[in-house]
Amino acid sequence: MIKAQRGTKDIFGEEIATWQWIFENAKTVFQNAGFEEIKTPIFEATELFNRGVGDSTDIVNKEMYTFSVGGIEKNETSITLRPENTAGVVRSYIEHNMSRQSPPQKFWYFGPMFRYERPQAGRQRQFHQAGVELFGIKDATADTEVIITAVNFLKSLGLADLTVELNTLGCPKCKNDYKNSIKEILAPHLENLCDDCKMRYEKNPLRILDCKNENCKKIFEKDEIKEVILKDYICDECREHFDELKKYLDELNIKYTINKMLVRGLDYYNRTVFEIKSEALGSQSAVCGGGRYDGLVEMLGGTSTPAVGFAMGVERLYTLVDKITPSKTDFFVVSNNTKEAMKLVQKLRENNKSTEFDLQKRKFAKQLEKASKIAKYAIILGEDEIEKNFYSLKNLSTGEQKKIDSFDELLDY
RNA sequence: GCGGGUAUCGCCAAGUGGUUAAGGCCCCGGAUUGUGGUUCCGGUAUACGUGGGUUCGAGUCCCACUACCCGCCCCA
Repeated sequence: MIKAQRGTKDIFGEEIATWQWIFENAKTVFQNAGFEEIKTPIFEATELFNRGVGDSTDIVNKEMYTFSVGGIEKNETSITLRPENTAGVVRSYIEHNMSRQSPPQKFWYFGPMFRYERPQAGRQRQFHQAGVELFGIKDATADTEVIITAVNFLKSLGLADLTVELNTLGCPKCKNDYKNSIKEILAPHLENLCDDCKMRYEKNPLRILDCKNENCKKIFEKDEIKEVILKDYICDECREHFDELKKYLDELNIKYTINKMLVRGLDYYNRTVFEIKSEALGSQSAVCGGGRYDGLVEMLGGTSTPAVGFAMGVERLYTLVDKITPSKTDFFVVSNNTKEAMKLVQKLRENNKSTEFDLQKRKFAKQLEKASKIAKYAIILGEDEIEKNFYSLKNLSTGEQKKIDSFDELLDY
């Protein structure tokens, strides 16, 4: 038997109503905030992610679905299934010269992403993200717009109590100063750090702060090191930007906590980074991650353009959300006269009523039994009704039945 | 890549070496040939993850593999 691939799953049946509901909420909330939907391809040139996501990241180093088609002799470019969607949207933004439109340019997306990882709770190899990207605005108004959109979306899903964790990484210069100080203070302790941290020390010292190894944590607790870690290397301009963002969020009554240790794993972030977490998720606790990436458009060959965005993990949202029970169909036509039943069903559907009937030509009682399971109303179309030209409408939750004289009257239910 | 756990019909689930592998839900039919959701009766099904081994006999014991779940790393 051929089974779904490891880390992938079929979404159907009971789950589908909730999935559709999440999608509808995303669409409504994002569009109300002026974001336009963008659908970019599910595969892109590998090069895009190597440069866009960053080749020091785990995503690029060990998690990408990369392959080539058409054979090497044809000189096809190497292709990769998108592990995230910011790079793709930025590519599209550049390719279509969108920077020539008046800023801001605002996009939202909802779709599958692919990462080759060991599956566990809240993690799959094919998973879905809903996100937004906002281009062209340097001001903290843009960061605010993006964060408030994330919060509004969560609220629309009934997840109002999650708090936003905020941090600022500063501009490339602040980031570098910070990195160098961390490297400097940790240099004497390098021997005692875990292997992961040794690697991070070389590749991305900021990420050392994420380490959960007890031994490393102890080292970071030392006063002189803690001081360096917690010290601000943020320049005046970056600090102003961050202060402004916090001021706006305060004004809007958005709860947030500052988390100095929040650095995020993708290389392209600068200044604002944020995450929204839920304890209820277990160890994969982040439902939403995002931030500012002012350098990315230029790095991928466009004109220098400030940008900020976020991505939400839809599977993780799904586990948090109250599940939707699928709504019942409006009508079920019960009849032993298949031809007349079909005609009525067709007319109702043309008038935008969800309607079903028994395709198995079963006896009356069975049809009604089926109707009571899936429909709000049964329309009984028997010999009497057909002959005398009326409908018997039965409310299947109350059992009440009444005579309806015209088709138009049915449409009121 | 590294640890831990689990695997019996579509779903839940008994079973701890001895006939034809319980039961519940779902589904189908009947009681009730034009009035459902309750009840009663009956029925369908390629179920012991895969491959080996021990044994007179294996769902049950042993080995290997696979898949899934959980944790680490990392991320949404």
